[in-house]
Amino acid sequence: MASKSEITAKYIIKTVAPIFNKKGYVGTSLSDLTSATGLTKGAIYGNFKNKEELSLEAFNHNIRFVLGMIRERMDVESTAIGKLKAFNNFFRDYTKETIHLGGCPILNVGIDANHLNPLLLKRVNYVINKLEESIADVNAAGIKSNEIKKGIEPLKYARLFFSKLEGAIFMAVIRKNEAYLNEMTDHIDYTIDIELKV
Amino acid sequence: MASKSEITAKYIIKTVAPIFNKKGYVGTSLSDLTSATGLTKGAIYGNFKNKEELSLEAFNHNIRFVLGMIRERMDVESTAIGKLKAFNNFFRDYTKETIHLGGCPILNVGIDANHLNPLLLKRVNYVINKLEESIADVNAAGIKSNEIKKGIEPLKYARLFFSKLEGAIFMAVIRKNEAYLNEMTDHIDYTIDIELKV
DNA sequence: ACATAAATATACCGTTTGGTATATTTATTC
DNA sequence: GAATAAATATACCAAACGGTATATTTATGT
Repeated sequence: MASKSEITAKYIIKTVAPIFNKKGYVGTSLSDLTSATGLTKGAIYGNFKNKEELSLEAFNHNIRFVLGMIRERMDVESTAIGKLKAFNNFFRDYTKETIHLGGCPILNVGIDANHLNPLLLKRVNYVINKLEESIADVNAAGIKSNEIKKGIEPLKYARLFFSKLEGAIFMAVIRKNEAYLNEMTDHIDYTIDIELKV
Repeated sequence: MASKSEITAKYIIKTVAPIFNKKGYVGTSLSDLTSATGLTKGAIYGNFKNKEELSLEAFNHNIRFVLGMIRERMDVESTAIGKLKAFNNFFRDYTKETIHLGGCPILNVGIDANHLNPLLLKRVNYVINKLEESIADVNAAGIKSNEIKKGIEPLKYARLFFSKLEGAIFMAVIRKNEAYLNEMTDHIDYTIDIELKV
């Protein structure tokens, strides 16, 4: 049975997660948090050590959502090429999928934390690394199963995919134009067929 | 003859530009600005209307530097392909070139201003648009001069180049790893040779 | 229902925030 | 070098900041 505070803690995280993601750590004030949750500082500080801990939990919450979606799309595919394309095409509607969390948490928190919050920055790096490795693993498996060309460097292509997608996300968000994501996803699909596939 | 206040205004902009770029608009306090410049609030508010105006001037200052470097590299090239490759290869050492301004101002200010500062966001969009158009113009000129294939869409490829480069910048900065920029620049060079060049 | 514990609200703390009116200093002009 | 204008420093403002001690309310176990 979930205790009262467990429920409110989750409610607080869920509610403040998009605020931290949109406004950043310093840009989010305690009054933002209390007015959004309808709770008082007493309730917040009863459930979290401080603002920093809460912001970390908020980031984790957003990341869990995104990674969950990605995993969902990839797990239904059995082939390496299928998994890569599922990963890539997930980002086609990324702005729509993440609008309720206020954009891509990796991009937002990465830039926000880079010169201000080493703890959050470290966590962002951990998540990127994990994601990259999982794509590299798919590449490596594809090479082993003779789906992907022998000469392909698994990690290098994972880095390229990820960079391209994050760049397209950034442009789509700032320019408010989904063409960036559509064109990039098309391009990566093409790359998979032409450069990777045996 | 430059007046005293013109000199100090420029000094203030030059000094605070990397601070705004690193810490963001809300993350930068007036005490950051006074302690960095060694001046008082009186001097700052005597030369600028408010914090927002100063942050805009700071962004403009950083952008002028970056655009100046890009133009410098492109102008010495006479062919369209040469200009594209010069643009692309400028970003190979981008982290080193921009470390003194605290990273890419387009990326940093774009994310920072997106949900907090519409004025700055508009300015970022203006700069991106201008840059994209100048690359699209090079592509169009290359098609006309029969350097670049007829089927290429100038603006679409400008968008792709820019997205890819911004993504690689983001990753290189956050992961503190220049491999992202090197690999992406290599990849774009390859794309220019294979997909664009006649 | 009652006692106890857990959770939340209230009221306050010192500090810092962006901004301003005024005093003082520094340039400039005659 | 004196008068004037320009530029900067000082001292202050109300509001907001993150955080906390304590009072009050709400759940929980018996």
